[in-house]
Amino acid sequence: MTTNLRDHIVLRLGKDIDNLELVLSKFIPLQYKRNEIILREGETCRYVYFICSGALQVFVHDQDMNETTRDIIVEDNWCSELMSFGKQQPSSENIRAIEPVQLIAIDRQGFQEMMEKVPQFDKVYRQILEASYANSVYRINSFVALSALERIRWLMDNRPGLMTRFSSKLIASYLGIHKDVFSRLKAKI
Amino acid sequence: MTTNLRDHIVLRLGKDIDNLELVLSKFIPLQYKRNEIILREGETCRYVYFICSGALQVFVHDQDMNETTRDIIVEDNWCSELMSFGKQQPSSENIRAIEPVQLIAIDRQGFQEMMEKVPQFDKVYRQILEASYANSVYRINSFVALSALERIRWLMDNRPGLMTRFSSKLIASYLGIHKDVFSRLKAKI
DNA sequence: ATAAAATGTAGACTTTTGTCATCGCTGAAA
DNA sequence: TTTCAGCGATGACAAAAGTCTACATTTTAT
Repeated sequence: MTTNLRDHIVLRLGKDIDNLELVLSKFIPLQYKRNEIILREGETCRYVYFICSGALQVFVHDQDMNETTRDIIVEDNWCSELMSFGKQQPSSENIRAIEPVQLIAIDRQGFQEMMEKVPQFDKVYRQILEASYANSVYRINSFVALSALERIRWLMDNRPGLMTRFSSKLIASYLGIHKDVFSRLKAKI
Repeated sequence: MTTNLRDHIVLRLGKDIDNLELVLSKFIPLQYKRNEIILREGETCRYVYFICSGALQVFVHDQDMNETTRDIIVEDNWCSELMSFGKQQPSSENIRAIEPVQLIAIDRQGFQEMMEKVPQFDKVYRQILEASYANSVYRINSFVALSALERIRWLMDNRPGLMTRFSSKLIASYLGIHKDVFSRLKAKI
């Protein structure tokens, strides 16, 4: 179960990591069925997850309970609500399994132990944070000024796998456009 | 000149920081006139800036050279292009003084020295990163699904100071709407 | 001080997007 | 198997946003 994570870490930090097995032992395996909610807004996020297989949706609700999807995250990537996890405060976001998913998770205690004992782990966290930030910046710069059609093109250029793998409804909520509009414009490409 | 930064750090980390004066000594003062470009896309970002007074705009150009403003940052806050600064790679963003601005800046060498010698400095960097990330996430979740009018209301609720302090053109480019539309809708509120 | 440039507002018009109703298809549950 | 709920596609229409022009005002440079 930890094979993916081991590969992931070795790829980023090299093979010579002293406490790699110790780190891995702090992760617990979890699995969820399609459509299960893993984190609900208002709850405190207890884990940082690494996705071994499957995919997660991170989303918020607006006042009419419509979903806006901030991110769709697939296998071999990290997922959490870092603000809630870091400060142990209520989450403003929800996380849902959009496919059957196998996760390995580290809780706050294990996380902090690792931060203190394993200097390399500190780097992993920083890389997660930096990558998450870079993603967000990229998305803001791309989306804020783009039309619906341009957003669809952006998705095809940047994350082509999503278009075929997930439902139109989900993709539309990720692009911030309505599913009818998405359906219409898709035909024009 | 370093007074603002000293206050800023003490506020966040408490008074008992051993090497505070050492850290502050690594910062160099800089100033720019209104409309001067501080970082141009394609260049490598050499500094992390702390704004003592004035304000900066972080923006990108689309294919027609229209500006989209990712962030407007005012005094007593940090500003940089962290991806470019961290990896010393070309920046995709521009930074401009939108008011006469007094900055203090730390370069990569000073930054790394501090990261190694002063454990507390490491925390400062993490806080910058976490705050930047939190901002971005908030902005994505807010903006992607909002109409022009709702974006204006969002700005009035979240950053009311900006509306009166800066030009409509700039605000519109921050909201991702056209200045004509902004002007029209503003009248309706 | 004066001229030139940039900005803010407004109206008219076009294009894009949102909304609603309908219909056929598919997959899940009884 | 049959029924039903959800999804995706489409057409008609309404609402919102973009575009262009004009003009008055403000700011900047000389």
